[in-house]
Amino acid sequence: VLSIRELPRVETLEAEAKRLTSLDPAAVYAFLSVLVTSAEIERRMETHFARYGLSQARFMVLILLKRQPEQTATPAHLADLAAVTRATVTGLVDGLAQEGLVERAHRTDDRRSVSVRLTKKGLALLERILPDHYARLGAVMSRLTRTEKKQLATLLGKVREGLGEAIDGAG
Amino acid sequence: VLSIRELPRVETLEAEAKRLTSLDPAAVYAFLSVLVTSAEIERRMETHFARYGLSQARFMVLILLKRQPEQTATPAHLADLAAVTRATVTGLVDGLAQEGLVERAHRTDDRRSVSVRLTKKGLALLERILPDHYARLGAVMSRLTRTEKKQLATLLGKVREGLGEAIDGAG
DNA sequence: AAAGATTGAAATCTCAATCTTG
DNA sequence: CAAGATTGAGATTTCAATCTTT
Repeated sequence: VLSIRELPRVETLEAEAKRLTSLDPAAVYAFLSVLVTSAEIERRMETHFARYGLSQARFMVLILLKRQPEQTATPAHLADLAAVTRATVTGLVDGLAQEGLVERAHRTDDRRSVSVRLTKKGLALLERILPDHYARLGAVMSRLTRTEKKQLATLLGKVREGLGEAIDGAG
Repeated sequence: VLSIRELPRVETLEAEAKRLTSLDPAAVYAFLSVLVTSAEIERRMETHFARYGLSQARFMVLILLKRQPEQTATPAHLADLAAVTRATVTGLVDGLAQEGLVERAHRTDDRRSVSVRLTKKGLALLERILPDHYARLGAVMSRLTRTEKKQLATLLGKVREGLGEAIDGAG
């Protein structure tokens, strides 16, 4: 969670665009809007989850497990779903297992692999958090009409399409 | 930078909404779109800045300094602009000063306070990075028309307005 | 005592190396 | 030797405590 707190003013961007022809003020403004908004949301979420003794990352593991068949997954699968390394998952599962929210079990078919399963206690914690979580989330989005919510998701989809060809691209 | 890699399918959300009435599928989908998109952008930016020997956070300090009068600011001001603690700024400035990209100077008017100033070397590095940076940023947003870019910024503004009343609110 | 900056300890995430199993 | 998981070292950020100046 690291981003600027305030967006630069449009005039500032337009002034800089006169020197740097590669700068498109509307693009920069929209781009930074995504980062600033997400950072602010994440700050709030971190505070919210802390009330339940969870970090955002630990919550993520629980909710991902909840959606898996038998509420079970391997660390490798979790790492893939959450876009973190396996080493990170190992640490997160360590903490969650210590609190009894998940269980580890060695798989019989391939004993290199491990099963991570959501426990009853873990599920109960999720059931306690989720209604509140979704209600808050809904409140955040409440200034947008149903149509605007769909527009927003569509526009962000186009941004992700653009990611394929830039920032990390050749050069 | 921690978020899921893939958005849940709309059907999954709709199925869960039948059990949890507080869940609005369109709201959740748009909300997660913001987080997923931002996380993916940040991953790319981290890679991009690493080519110049910078982290995203260090780049942020440099660009914030560049926009200040005399390209100078106190750690407290930088912390406020970047939404991090002063302790974090101290660490970032330590690193940047070691590489000669910024300079520290004790202020004469209030000797508790410190001036952090962008050096010629720091400015030169920025001038080298920025054209490339804005070009990549423009490419990311290239799938959106000018109108869509403005729409996106407007919609995200409404999301931030909604943040005032939720997630971190009483409860 | 209050404000600005810094330091040290703890949490979190990644990379590289290691251990176990196939 | 491949693949899955874990461990240890390094980077980054925050909180609480400390130091200096007002």
